[in-house]
Amino acid sequence: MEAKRVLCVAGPTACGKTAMGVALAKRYNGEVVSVDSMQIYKGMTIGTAAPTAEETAGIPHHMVGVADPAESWSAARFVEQADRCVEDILARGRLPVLVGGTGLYLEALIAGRTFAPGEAGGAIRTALERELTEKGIGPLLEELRRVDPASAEKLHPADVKRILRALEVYRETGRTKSDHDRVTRALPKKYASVTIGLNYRDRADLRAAIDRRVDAMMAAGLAEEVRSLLDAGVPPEATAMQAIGYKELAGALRGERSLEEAAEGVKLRSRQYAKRQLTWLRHIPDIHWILWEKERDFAAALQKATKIMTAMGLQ
RNA sequence: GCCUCUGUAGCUCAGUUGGUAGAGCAGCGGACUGAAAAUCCGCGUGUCGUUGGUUCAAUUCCGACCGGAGGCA
Repeated sequence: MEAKRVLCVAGPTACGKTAMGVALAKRYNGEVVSVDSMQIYKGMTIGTAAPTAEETAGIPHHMVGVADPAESWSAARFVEQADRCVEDILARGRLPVLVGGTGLYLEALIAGRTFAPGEAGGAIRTALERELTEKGIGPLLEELRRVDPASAEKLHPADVKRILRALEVYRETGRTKSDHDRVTRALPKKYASVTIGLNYRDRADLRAAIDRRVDAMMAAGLAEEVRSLLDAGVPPEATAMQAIGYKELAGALRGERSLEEAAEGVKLRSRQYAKRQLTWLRHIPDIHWILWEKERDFAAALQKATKIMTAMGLQ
């Protein structure tokens, strides 16, 4: 049986993934599945640079604006729903084009990974969080050393979030997280993927592109977008409000800083984010990079992408 | 013009009673399996303003000069 094929367009923020995804979907009879942890939330179009009607140019887009921002999603929930989209696109004989910058989501989706049980707000995680405030990380780390020494060994003692998660998996299932990870890692990938990575050759040009984009977001009314989310009752501590651009603007709306300072903060956090995205993408095997010079030459990039597709047996 | 303070990493600043220096932020690198635009870890990148003098040795002490801030005129 022939492997199910998907095309991925990855890269750090502000590198033109949306436009490239649409162009390739047009050319290869595809539909776009956004792989972005924040574009899933409704009403966050400006700050997440979610594709506009004009940008999608008639190409169906999935997993954009599908979640209530007051409700916190997770990687597992994303993969579950996104995978249904991918299967559906394939069933209709079209090519899924996975476009996005959230490395974990992309990897998990392609791998067909299942996450171990447990969730934010769940009884066990809540209990663990209470134990953390009451007793500190020491006893919890001790417990992890006892029940799952492999995880304890691997995690840095300061990595509280992952220590709690490893304990959660054990308490929830009676199996260790390291065991779960070992098994899922050994599973064959669910989809055969071709990945195109977009980036600037020079880091300074990436930074300039990020700065321009943030200025454009501010001009487009990012502050009003954030205000209306807060007015609609989205709690400031919701996952959606942790998105870059939203937490900074929320602070400005509370009067903690000026809009100009907030915009500077958004630029700073965005380039730090872009750096982390690159760290993630560098470890993907067989990613085909297309690098922009200072000025983007979209036609040339599309031509390169087409060549890559042909070489990979897609036409 | 005179006086005082000041000049150390990309930025803000410590410090060396004389043995060529270190924090925070920025930056760079890494990790990442139900918060991932989150979270965590590692790395100091330097003509110590310039130039003379004293000294075995000066970023440190002394002089001059240059730049900055303030004060007196």
